[in-house]
Amino acid sequence: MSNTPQMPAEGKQVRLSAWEIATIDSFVRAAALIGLPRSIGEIYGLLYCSPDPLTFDDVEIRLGISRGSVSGGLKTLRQLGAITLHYVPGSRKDHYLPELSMERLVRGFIKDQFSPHLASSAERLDAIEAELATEPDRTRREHGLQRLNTLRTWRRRAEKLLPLILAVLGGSRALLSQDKSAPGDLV
Amino acid sequence: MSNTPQMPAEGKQVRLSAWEIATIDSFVRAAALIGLPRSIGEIYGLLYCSPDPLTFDDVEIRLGISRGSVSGGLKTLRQLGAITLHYVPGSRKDHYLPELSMERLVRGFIKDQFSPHLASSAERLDAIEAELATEPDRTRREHGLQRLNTLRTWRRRAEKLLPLILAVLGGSRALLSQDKSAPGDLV
DNA sequence: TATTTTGTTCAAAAAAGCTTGAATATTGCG
DNA sequence: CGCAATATTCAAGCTTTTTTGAACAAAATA
Repeated sequence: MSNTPQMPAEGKQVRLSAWEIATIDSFVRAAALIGLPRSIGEIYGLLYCSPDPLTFDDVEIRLGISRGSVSGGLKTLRQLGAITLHYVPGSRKDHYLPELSMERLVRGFIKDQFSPHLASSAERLDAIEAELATEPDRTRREHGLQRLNTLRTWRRRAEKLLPLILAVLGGSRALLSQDKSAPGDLV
Repeated sequence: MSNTPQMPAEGKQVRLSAWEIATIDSFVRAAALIGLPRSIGEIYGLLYCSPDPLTFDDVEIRLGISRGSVSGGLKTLRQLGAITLHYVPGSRKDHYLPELSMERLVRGFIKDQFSPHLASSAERLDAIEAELATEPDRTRREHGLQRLNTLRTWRRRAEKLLPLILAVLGGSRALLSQDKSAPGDLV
């Protein structure tokens, strides 16, 4: 593919600038913190820095990572709702934009990585209760029931916490005192 | 070491019961969810099930894991504040009890695994700002500053979120509507 | 339909992280 | 102090996860 007039001269510099490298580094660390692979932090970080949507090839070339990593990374980010497809007239390629709303980012992460576990945990606790019923020693059984009860309380609290977190990050701005955020992509 | 009268017959069954296995399994999953190794979930889970404090050897034998894993695991759990040393008269060994307060568990985890990153991130954002100053292209520089600003907002919010989470799990019980938890080790 | 562009899949390589266990330190006791 | 009991360290091995890149599939175009 040579540089024909067809191609709307998407002047993608190939070299990352210093601030982009530093920013991507921050996202790589953040990704590691929440258990996501380096490549995902890199890809989101790159999109985050870019003033306009980037394509698959842009990502591959500018980050210097493999096609496989780009494909898988974009897929995961899409699934998390951390990036969105952006239609660009005259181009067959998919173009991606980063999600800039912290609330939506966190919501996607929780929904994908936490909620399923929280849901299945209820069943596991019931299974523990069933096992406990077979414990012959009465004292031990009662102790176990006590502990099980505590676990159920913990679970209930965790379940209530998630919506609260989203509420604080999102809609009910009032809950955050001293919120000086500007409008625009800060949301 | 044979079974002398000295040894206060700490009748540790060697075989884990079914409910203990199921409970430990839940803790192993929970550990994985927050990025902690299997052995740590196992150790905390075992202590959580036990009606009385356990020693290093109890853990090693009953879980069937190596000394190294036990040593490292107990160390990490101590550091997280997830277990506490419990003095047992007439025994030289360290005895451990699980922390049963959800608030303290979460607090320990946040303090150890999140707060340090949050703290250092402020410096990294300043570093990004410094790099941005060297960007020659004005439009790009302004775009970068915009993004940096968003990052600072995100950081500020995350910083405010942590205390709120702890408040909800702990002291201000009032914030949790419909809290039907019983008193005792449920706290 | 043949061709080119675009994106995905997946087996193998590489990297990262965990566990093991023998050697080493530390502590209490006589 | 010397000994035994207790706990930690860390290099090597093992497991799991991530990355790579070549082969494959899908879709638009001519």
